[in-house]
Formats: sequence, structure tokens, C-alpha cells
Amino acid sequence: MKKISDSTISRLSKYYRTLGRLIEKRVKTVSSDEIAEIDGVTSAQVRKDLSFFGTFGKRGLGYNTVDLQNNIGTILGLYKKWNVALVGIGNIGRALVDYQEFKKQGFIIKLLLDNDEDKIGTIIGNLEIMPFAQAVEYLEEEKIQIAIVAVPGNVAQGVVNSLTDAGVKAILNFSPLSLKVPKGVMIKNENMSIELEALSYFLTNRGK
Amino acid sequence: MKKISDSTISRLSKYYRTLGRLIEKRVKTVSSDEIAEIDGVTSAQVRKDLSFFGTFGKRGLGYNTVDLQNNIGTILGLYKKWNVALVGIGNIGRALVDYQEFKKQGFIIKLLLDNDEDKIGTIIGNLEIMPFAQAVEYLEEEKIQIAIVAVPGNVAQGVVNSLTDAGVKAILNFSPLSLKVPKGVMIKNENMSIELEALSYFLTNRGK
DNA sequence: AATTGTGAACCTCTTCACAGCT
DNA sequence: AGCTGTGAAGAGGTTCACAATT
Repeated sequence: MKKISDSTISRLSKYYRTLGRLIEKRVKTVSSDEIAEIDGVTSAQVRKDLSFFGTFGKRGLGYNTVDLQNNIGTILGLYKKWNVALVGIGNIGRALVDYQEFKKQGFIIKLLLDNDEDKIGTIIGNLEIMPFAQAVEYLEEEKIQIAIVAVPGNVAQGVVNSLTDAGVKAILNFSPLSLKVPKGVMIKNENMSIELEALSYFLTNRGK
Repeated sequence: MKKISDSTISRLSKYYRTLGRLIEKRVKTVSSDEIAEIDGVTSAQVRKDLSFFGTFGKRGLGYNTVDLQNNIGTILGLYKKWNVALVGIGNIGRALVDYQEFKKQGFIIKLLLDNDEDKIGTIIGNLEIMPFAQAVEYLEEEKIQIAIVAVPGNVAQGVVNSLTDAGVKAILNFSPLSLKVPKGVMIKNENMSIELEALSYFLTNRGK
């Protein structure tokens, strides 16, 4: 398979969401121009992104919203169910347990892990917080494919090492550090500080 | 000022954090190669990123960790204090109030806004949740420069419109939609679903 | 007439490679 | 000798522009 850029994938996620909203509004057909306008990109970009995966439109007419959403969903693997472990049940972890958006896209949190004695055994939603020390066992039991890591920076790399040793192949990292993973494992960073710092830079330097 | 790419800015954030950790470990000097290794980029990339802003190293020797961190902090505007409003005090909003990393970088949450009658008046940390209906007034009063928007997708654009009308120039958006802002306003998206979907794509297509 | 799909042109970002400094 | 700073080359991503299709 041809290497597809990260930006194309993340734009496809946006188109997917945009199509969802159009479908809610009973829109049946949409042009690349309309999608582009909503998502703040060019229409050529939309068509090019799609062209890597096939031809989904009708010349002169545009795209059927439902079909296109389905196609993008399939490309992104959203119709599979993914079993997710959440590691580190602090403020952010707790918020993520309830984050509705995840469930909607097939990301099902099946395992909560922490190493804090006080937290282990606590029930959140309908899940009990389990000891990270036995992570390997639980990860296997629950057939976890994706781990969300929301632990303090100073222990994040260790946690990620344990997870990848246990065979986890995809990680979403909320700690503010660059973490290393072995080849064949994908890690994505959700780093709020980096985005805020970009805003800080913008406010500091605009006009210059 | 020459236009600097977003990726350069976000790498500078990473270098900043990496230098912080080196300084904690009493490291005095670092080469572009070492920074690059830690942050998973090339050494040429590190030097090029820095070169847009000045010359900070000594040939043959490398960079003084403390000086370089200071320089990057200044470039990013991190030594200013930024007054931040948090709009939408749901699960994510609540988690962000306590997020220590923000405070450390000079982002000070000074205002909590929500439009839910049941929430208004509640105190979180040492801040009272105020009614979004009077946002303009409070934003001015607290001299808010940055707003973090953590409201449901269907009301996000409206909230952002009010904020930009009230003069807010920088927004960090946690809703899962692409939002429009007027020229001169910067919006950064923190979209957990997009990252998870990239992981889903990776797991679905690896090996092909 | 409208809109897609796409090769080619363009532009931007990254890496190379080496002169220049310590 | 070691490492930075940077112009030039290279790679990758975006936009153009138009033939193809409905």
C-alpha cells in the first residue's frame, strides 16, 4: 500500500465528521467544494485525498453523503470495534472514560489501569481500576489493541515500554513528552501544552 | 517577521521541554544531535529550526542548556502570563482546570464560563463558574487573551463566534469540529478523535 | 453546465553536506 | 576534532488546470 500522509488521514477524519453533520441535516449530495468550504481546505485537496483510495464521486454531480461517509469510515477502520485501555486515572483519565465521542467511533474502553493503591479497586463507569503491575495479563485478557496513556511525564516512558512489551501496537499519549516506541508501533501525541504554546507564540509575534 | 511553520513552532515546544529535563539532570551543554535523538528528529532539523530565530550555539561545543531554554521560552512567549478562560465545564473542562502543566507555562485560568444553570455559581479550584451569557463583560474584566473551548460540537461554533466578537484572539478548541474564525484570530484544535482515528487507520492498514 | 479525478507545476519543509568557528 | 549554521538539493505535500464524465 502506498504511503498516505498523516495530514491526509486527519483530513479524512474531518470529512467523515462533516459528512455526519450533513447527513443529520438530510443532505443527500455534496461537492468537494462544499466539504472544502466547511473544513477550511481547498476542493482540490479534498478530491486528491479521496483519490488515494478510489473514486467515490460522480462527475458533474458530486458525492453521495452517506456512501462517502461509509467509504471513509471503512478506510479509517471505524467500523471495527477497538478495545482500548486507559492507563493513568487522574483528572484527564477520568474525563476520557466518559468522553462520548470515543464510543461513537467504535473505541471501547475496556480496561482501566493505575498503580496507585488508593485508586485500584475503585469503580468508574462500570469498570474497576486494575493494578498496572499486572498489565500484561489484563491487556491479553481484554484483547486490548489501543492504549491511552495519561500518566505523569516522568513515568510515561516506562509505562509505554511495558505496554509495547506486552504487545500493544497503538498508543495515544497525553503526557507532555516525546516518547520512544519500537518499530511497528504507532504513537500519537495529544499535547495540550504544545498547542497552547503555539497560541502564545502567535499572540507574542503577530503583526511582526 | 518571516513566516515560521507550525511544525517548527511545535518542535520548539518539544525542545523546550527536553531542555527542561536535561537541566533537571544538571546537564550543562547539549548538541543538536542529542536533542534530535531525544525528540525523534534529525539534528539538521533542530539547527534549522533554531536558525530562524538567531544563533544560539557554539561551533564545536553545542548549546548551553539553560541559555537555549531561555531563548526558546522567549521566542514562544512563555515568560509572559496569559489569562485564560475555560468555556464549557464538563468532564474535559473540569480536568483542564487542574492540569498542572498549564500553570507551569504561564497559562493562568482566570475565568470559567458555562451556560448550564445548575453549574453556574459552582466553585472549582478557587473560581466560580460564571454565566456565558455575560461573557463579554467577564472577558474584558479579567483581560482574557486565550479561550479554551470545551463545549459540545453543536454549540461550539456559536461559542467561538461570541468569543471572537468579544475580542478573543486565540482559541484552543476541544470540540471535534472544524470551526471558523475571522482573520487575525488563531484557533488550534485538540481533537482526540482524530488522533484515535489515525491509530485505527494504522492498525487497519499496517502490513499492506 | 457542473463537478470529478489527476498529471504536472508549484511550493514548502526536510535533509544534505560542508564552510566556518571554537 | 567536533559541532554549529546555512545554502543548495531533495522529498513531500498542495494547488492548478483541464480532460473526462454525468
